[in-house]
Amino acid sequence: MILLIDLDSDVPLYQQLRDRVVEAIAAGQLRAGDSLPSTRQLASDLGINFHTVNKGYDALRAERLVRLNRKSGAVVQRDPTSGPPSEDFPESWEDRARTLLAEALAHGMPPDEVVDSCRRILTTFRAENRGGESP
Amino acid sequence: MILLIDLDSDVPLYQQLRDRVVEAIAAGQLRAGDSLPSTRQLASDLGINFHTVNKGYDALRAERLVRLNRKSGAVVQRDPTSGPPSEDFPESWEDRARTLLAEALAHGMPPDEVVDSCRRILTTFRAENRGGESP
Amino acid sequence: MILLIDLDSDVPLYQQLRDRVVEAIAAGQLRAGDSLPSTRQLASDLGINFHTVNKGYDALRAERLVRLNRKSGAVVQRDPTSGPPSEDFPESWEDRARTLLAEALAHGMPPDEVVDSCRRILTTFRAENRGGESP
Amino acid sequence: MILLIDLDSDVPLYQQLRDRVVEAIAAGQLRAGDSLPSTRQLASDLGINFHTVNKGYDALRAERLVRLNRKSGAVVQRDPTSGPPSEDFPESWEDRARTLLAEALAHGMPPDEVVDSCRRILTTFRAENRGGESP
DNA sequence: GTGGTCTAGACCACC
DNA sequence: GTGGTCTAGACCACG
Repeated sequence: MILLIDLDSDVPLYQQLRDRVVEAIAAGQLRAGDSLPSTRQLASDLGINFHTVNKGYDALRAERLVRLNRKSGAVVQRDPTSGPPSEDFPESWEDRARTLLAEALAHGMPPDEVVDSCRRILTTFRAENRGGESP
Repeated sequence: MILLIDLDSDVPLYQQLRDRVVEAIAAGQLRAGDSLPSTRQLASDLGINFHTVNKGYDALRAERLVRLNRKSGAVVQRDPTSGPPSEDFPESWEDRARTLLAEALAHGMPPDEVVDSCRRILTTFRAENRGGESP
Repeated sequence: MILLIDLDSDVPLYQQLRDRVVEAIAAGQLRAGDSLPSTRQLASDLGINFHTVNKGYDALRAERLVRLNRKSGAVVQRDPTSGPPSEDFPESWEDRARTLLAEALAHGMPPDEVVDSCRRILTTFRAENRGGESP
Repeated sequence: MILLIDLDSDVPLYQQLRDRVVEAIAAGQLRAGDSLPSTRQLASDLGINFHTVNKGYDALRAERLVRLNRKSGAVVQRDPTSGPPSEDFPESWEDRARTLLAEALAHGMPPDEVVDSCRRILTTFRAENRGGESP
């Protein structure tokens, strides 16, 4: 698992961290039961403050995607094979999707192309699948 | 046009304002040529500061979705019928879409359902279409 | 002489008016001695307030490009054939040119292309030349 | 990097600030990767409000010339060596150039001299180049 | 420490 | 009347 973050991005570092983990889970590179690097380890690797890593992990915990233990560190709790979206799937997801899709429409992208674009992006996750390396 | 914003949300007010306008454009509730409320009027209606409305309108101008005019206030500039996405369509759109779609997959939503969900949301915009109230 | 102004532009109307007259003089469509339309006439034609036309004419007068008489209205005072730039040529011209050229360089346009672009634009004025119709 | 602004000019302060940065980038005094002063620092130095500096920086961000970062402040993003003008180079540039060049012609400056003047101004940027002071 | 957001009130430019 | 600019001060988010 290699997590790439952009120190110069305007997206907060902890948010980028969270996003990359979510994408890795979606792509099957991280599976339920896999451990994430320790906060200090990852912070050192990325050259960022470990509090920042902590905050990213905490965001994932709040989403129920990972579980945090003092002993075993951060462990992935859900992946695409864990069954249906579950009751605590972020209720805001549709709202955010709605805004994002609206943006494409408003800028003139035809609905069909928007769907195609989504489908294509989803395919990239399937393609990356099984690049997995359990720690 | 009624724009609803949530004063308690963690999404910045000006951003919510921008999002609501984008959605209204996508839904055909706002068409190219339509006027938006004046900054001070809208600020008063929403109970927020006019600078905040200003910033939201300014974001829309930066996206080329509206045009600001000392005379006629804010006027919608683009809508779904205004042609292709234009060359400077936010390059980050696919990145943001990728992260959002990954989130659905990670929570266990099957890819087909994700596509269906997007399609359904897009339909709501088409359905709302022609609410036809030009100012 | 047809002056086109864009009511929806973010450029002030009086400024557009001034700009169009300057360009018409540069193109030879307006020559020294030619009369500009009366403020009320032009305001009526363009569908704008005559105070706005007045302000545009006044800007041209401040630049010594036109002369204003109560009797004869606005009369063009200078054109490309009126001799050297004259002592009261806007001293700010080079400053504004400097900023505009810097903008092109900063965005990555090669200096040679900038010069070419300027030369090409200047050619368009020569080409339009002699479309003139003295009132 | 010293940025000079004129408190008495009719050009908005934030615009002057933006212009000076653009010129510094064009002259090679600011290169991609260089940091600009923090908003509050610069505001204090110039004796103006930090919101005004903020707005100037924001304009530069909208042009993709700088990147704003909570961590490292404002960082120059593009410079003359960053490649071609990019697809979203201000479309209005030629329009503004046209008006500015027309002004010179109207005042009697011969076309050849106008080109020479532009070339000379462009040279000054090249000459200033390599003043080499990275923060 | 940095930038971001929001509020508040003043004055100006344009029309 | 409209939006634009500038100032001022508060608080928050990020690192």
